[in-house]
Amino acid sequence: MATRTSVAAVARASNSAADTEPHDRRQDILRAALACATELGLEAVSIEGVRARCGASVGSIYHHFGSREGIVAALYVSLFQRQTAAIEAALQEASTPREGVRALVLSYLDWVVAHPDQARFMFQARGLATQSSQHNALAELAQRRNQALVDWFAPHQAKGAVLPLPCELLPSLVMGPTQSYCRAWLSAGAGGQAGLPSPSRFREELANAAWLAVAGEGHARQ
Amino acid sequence: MATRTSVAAVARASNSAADTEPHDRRQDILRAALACATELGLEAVSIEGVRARCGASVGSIYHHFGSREGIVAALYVSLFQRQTAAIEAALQEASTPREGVRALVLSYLDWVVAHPDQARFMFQARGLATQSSQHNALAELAQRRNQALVDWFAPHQAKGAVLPLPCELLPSLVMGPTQSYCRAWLSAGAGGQAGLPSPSRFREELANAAWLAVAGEGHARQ
DNA sequence: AAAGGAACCAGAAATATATTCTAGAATTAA
DNA sequence: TTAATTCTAGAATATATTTCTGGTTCCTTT
Repeated sequence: MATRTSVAAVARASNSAADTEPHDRRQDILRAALACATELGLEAVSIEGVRARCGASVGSIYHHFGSREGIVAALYVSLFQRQTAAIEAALQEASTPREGVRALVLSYLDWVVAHPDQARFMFQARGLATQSSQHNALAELAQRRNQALVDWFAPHQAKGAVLPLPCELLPSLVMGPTQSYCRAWLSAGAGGQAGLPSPSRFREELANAAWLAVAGEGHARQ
Repeated sequence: MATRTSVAAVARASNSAADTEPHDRRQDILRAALACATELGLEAVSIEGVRARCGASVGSIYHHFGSREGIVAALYVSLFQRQTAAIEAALQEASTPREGVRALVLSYLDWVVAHPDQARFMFQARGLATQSSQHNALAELAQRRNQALVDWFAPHQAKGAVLPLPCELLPSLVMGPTQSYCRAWLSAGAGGQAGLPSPSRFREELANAAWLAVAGEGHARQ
């Protein structure tokens, strides 16, 4: 039970480069689910919708994910982890608090722009995923991600280089505006056809605004 | 068609104070839908779930809302409008840009704290609502709300009292952190049992942070 | 007041979707 | 090989949504 990546699955995945048909059903299904959501909306991520797209049988889908909601939740968790990895890698590169803020904002923004379908799915599915059976797993992942952010800034905050804000607030202050704008961008027509300009256009403004909100001193503009 | 409030409905609603059983079905159904979502989650907002709670018949529900999704979308629109009204009323009271930012942040925050079930529903249902038939109506409402905010700040921005930021960014910079924290607060156990402290505890911090992000000058701390 | 029409409501019937179940194939380990 | 486990298939079942038909109420018009 649970989301165990079996030894067998890992073994099978490892030679996927050589084989003609690696056919990892689990991945196939998740890919199909994302495609359904991207092209037809979240409600199109149905058993039949996924089955039709990737050729898996009903039994196979239920074997891997247990329910329709389970597919959505598993995909959400998977994407959340990849996004987190990108952000945390960027944060580790930074040394000054200003660089840290900048790294968080820009790595998130760049991830969204590089993976708009995946980011859109996350915004759309968040409500469903957080109420699924994966609720606890997700809460824990989110908690860990926030804690890592808080821990990184703690020493700088102690030195007065960052405002002495309540630590519960830090993630929202740093990431809130960027997430908000990215969501709005993705809500409009997909790749930016009719709606807002790409977040990439506002990289500097968003990084700077996040810094101003938490900066203890040195209000550099730009 | 559409969301017409018929003459009859208005008439019936007007004497609701006197009558023993006003029974506005439409409102009953929306109330029941919110109760379902609050107590059992969004997926419990089903035809049967709503019917069982408010006694409306299947036919009646479909008459008013056309589909299950239609109930959710209608409730979302209704709540969005009330929230917008609260925010815009507060904004009109303000004169300086700093007061404007403060009014926006605090009126939103206070609305969420005063109506946690409604706010939680909005966060949960946003994905569904924005993909429903009401998609365009909602996009327009959101656009109007943002435009009102931008318009209010435009003169102050021209005077240099607010940073010359791209107007597309302004709503996210001002409201993003507060929305982010409120969402996190509501995601955890309902009224604040196990999770984060109430947003009310951070009124000043959030209002100040929003101001710092857009302030053209006068970096007042607290 | 009577008639006509539109809004509203009820619940059975039809449709669509999700889930369970049984059996069999593929894979692994012994 | 064989036994155990994982994985797959698809029919059967259970649930949910939507449609449809008929009837009631309310308003408007004459």
